[in-house]
Amino acid sequence: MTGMRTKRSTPRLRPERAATAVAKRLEDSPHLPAFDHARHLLEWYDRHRRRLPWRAQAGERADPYAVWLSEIMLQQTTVAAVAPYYARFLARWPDVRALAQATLDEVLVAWQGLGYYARARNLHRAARVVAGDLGGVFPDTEDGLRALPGVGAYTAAAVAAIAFERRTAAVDANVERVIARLFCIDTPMPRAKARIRALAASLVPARRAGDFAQAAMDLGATVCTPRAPSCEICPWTAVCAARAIGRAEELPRRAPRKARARRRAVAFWAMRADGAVLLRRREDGGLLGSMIELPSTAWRAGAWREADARRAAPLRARWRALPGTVEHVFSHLEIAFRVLAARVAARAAAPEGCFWWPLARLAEQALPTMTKKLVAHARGPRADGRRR
DNA sequence: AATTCGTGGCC
DNA sequence: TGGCCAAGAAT
Repeated sequence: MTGMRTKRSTPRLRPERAATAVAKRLEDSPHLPAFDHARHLLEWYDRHRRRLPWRAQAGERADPYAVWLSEIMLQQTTVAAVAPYYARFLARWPDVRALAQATLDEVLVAWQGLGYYARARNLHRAARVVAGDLGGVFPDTEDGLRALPGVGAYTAAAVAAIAFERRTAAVDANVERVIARLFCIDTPMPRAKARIRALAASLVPARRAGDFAQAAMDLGATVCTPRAPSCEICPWTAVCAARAIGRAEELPRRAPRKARARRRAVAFWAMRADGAVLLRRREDGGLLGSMIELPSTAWRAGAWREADARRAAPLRARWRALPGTVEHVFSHLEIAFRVLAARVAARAAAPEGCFWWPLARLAEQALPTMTKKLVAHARGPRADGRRR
């Protein structure tokens, strides 16, 4: 019901005036105190907060390492996707010194499938900074945290508030949406960011800044949702300017996204007689940086003719084209792979930049989802019935 | 300021 | 189905 969109037959109120009207209605009532946003939100949070693996129990102190680790993983990533990774990381590397002692490749293997792999590289770098230069102690200020690789404005504020009770606003996409609606901000993102941040900061209470940060995010995640917000159960519904004029669901405004570029490539599946396959590590930076892939042709806009692909093969062999294609979608591009497969002698040497690796031990390599899809396609239908 | 960075779930 | 979105950072 709440998600139904109704056509407006009356001219819409200007957002600024809507916000002003709500504010005035409250401030002009001499018998009512000013609306205490933080109090209403925190009371709601105490009853409805989500139980999350990285969240301390009510009254308990948060571990800065656990908070930092969870915040890095949660960047642009859903709670459901993060949970199992977080559990594995914390079990294997219970503190920042343990993580600092791990190799980068161990961290990349543990991160595989979670995406945005620069986060894993920065996580490892930051762990070494904290464990080394900082004596194993996390900075307890926003500026100190912000200086760590992979820690930007949001994450610094979140860790400072949650782990150290610093009075600061952690403004993520949830909070941006909540604030844009609360004040009916019509300016499209990202231009409205500075104003939203200032408004959010004005609501942070002197006490329980960490709970306030998490409460605001919970509110955005469970009540003030992108589509079909549950305004009737929102602790701020009485003072929400967008709600007052029925515009909550259309805020915040965003510029339309650019279409994804499409690329095509041919991947090579070389199976050695001893059961090893040919792999390649991608270069350090950029897309899937430092992760493992199948040797492939360049990614280009146009289709590959099979003859051209054969000439680009990493080694001489009797390549045969596998049926079908493998599609994979990244943030800003999508790619379709054809696969050429070949069996080669056990003595075959690895070409420059590539290495042979036992198929049975593939799990030890840092394989992004793109590579896993190609491997599954090349191996074909399994007897265990896990693939069609 | 605008791009580049993954992946999976949702409707 | 395909577009949208998710506890953003780095450049």
